Amino acid sequence: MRLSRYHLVTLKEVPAEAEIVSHKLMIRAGMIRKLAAGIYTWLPLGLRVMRKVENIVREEMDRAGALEALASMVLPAELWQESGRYAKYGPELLRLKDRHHRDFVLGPTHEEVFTDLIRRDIKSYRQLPINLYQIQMKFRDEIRPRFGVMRGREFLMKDAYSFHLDDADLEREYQNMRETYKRIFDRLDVDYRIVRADTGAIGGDRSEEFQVLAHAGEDQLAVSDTSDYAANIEVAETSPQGARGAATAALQKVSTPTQKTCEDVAALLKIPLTTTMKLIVVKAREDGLVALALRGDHTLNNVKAAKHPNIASPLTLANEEEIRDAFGSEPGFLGPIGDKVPVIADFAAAALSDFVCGANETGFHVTGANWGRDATEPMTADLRNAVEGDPSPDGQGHLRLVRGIEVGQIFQNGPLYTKALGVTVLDEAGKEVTPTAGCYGIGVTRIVGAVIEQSHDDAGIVWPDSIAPWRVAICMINPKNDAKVTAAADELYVELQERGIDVCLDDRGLRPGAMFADIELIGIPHRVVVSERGIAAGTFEYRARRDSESCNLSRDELLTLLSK
RNA sequence: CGGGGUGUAGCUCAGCCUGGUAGAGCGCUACUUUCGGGAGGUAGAAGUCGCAGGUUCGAAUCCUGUCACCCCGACCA
Repeated sequence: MRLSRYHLVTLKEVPAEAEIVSHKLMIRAGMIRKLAAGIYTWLPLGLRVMRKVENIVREEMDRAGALEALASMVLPAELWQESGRYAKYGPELLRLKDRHHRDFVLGPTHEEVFTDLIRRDIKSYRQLPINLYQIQMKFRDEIRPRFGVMRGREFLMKDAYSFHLDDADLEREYQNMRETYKRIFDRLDVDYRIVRADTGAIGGDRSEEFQVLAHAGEDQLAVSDTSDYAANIEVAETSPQGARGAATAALQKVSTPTQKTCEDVAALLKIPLTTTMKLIVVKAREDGLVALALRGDHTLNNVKAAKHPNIASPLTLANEEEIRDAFGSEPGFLGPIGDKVPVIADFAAAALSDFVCGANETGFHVTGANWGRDATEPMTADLRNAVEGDPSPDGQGHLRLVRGIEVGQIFQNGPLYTKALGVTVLDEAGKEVTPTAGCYGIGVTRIVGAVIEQSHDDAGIVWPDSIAPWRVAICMINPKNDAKVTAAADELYVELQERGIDVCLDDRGLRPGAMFADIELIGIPHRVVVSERGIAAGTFEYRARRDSESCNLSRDELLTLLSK
């Protein structure tokens, strides 16, 4: 590509709309422009990168034996009603009506569509297994879009759906996809971890996420410092630690007129936060309320709580009125003493003795509280988020918390959707059976942001060769002064193209400073400078994007280096 | 959904408190001198000051409403 004829629109100034590095750089480099909150136009430069990611994903999916298809983005509501997700998916599902007032949705994911396809077309076990995938725009009406393409409302996703006669074959394909994803992320040259994950809105039995490690990541990951244990904090288990101490203190009421949080109470009483307890009141699975007891320094894990058989799913907090009716106190002064509602204690909260908690009376807490004596022995469960230093659930080492950007997730859904949509095939014995299924997603647009988040410097983006808009840039110095410069640059440009090297020629006639700044900002991995000086010496000046110094190479040396 | 903030030229912003019909830098156009790390000069184009009401002789500026965008929160402790 000759850049004089390309739409390269770089910005010197940092856009006001952007917060994180990748978002700022994508706008400054002229890759994307915002059209509305969470909705972007991809400019030619950005699309070039996105297509390269897409093609790596496509090549590896094809190699793994999956078959590419393409579904509509607008989906009839009936399918979603049939699976039950029309009601369950919530406001993230953008609903619309056509001119006949029929209900439609914009597809946020396509389990229903592909399960329906299988229901219609697959009749025999001989047609299984099958793995269909598509690379297509998804729309999720996110509660708060942010970080540019990292949490946009519209985004490009590769989603695959596999169908099998039995669980063993599903497991085989799940492993096949896991290996395929590893190849994809290895080719993308990113630092990632595979972590255990919750199945969330997709549902099913087993799931893992592929997380690119980055400070700007929205997900917290718990990883062992000695083993390969890694899990999204949503599912990282915590276990009982040590035996509870004996009750030594008497129950005593203390005045805490304005201290509603454990932090405030601990500060007022000058005690460690770890000796305090808080109650979070939520709706029970059946009628009524249930109180969740946590140590003051711990936080509730919504995902774990919502899975508890006694707790409503999705997790629903009690409102202030319900709390006043049940406890006779304002929120902020609640405790398990007096057994106002059934209590489920997190393991760590259940292990406390002589603890401090609310007195169930507005303006008061109690000290010296003890389970068994002042409150009924609670049911216990793992309810909290793991914290730095917790023992690793696999028994090896301790947990560290790191941040990640979720770029892929693989699921074993089992018969969840095939059963809901009534899919059956005839097996070898001529008997009707329900196939089991898996699904596998990759966020193509998010990968673009995640790579930049992990690979940039003060001058701009540093692309890996695999997805750079061009691998090589040829820069001409003062071509107007010497026709030989243009001739030599053109000659090299043609030679590289003939060798199949993805190259751009910066023939815009900019002054060197401005030209170099642009080429660095858009992150081209290899730069070759053609100048009068070099022509006189018979060399080309080469510099890798990651290097701080350039070197002079002969034509042969340069071609050898770039042909690797 | 709750809280906070911002809407003025393509971009980044000043002007608003204290009302008197619009500014800077960057970018863009032309000419010119420059020409190896975002050049200098000269001339120029470009804004219904988010939108709608209101107050006023007069509104970017004050008041009301509304829309959009950004940030924080949405875990009662």
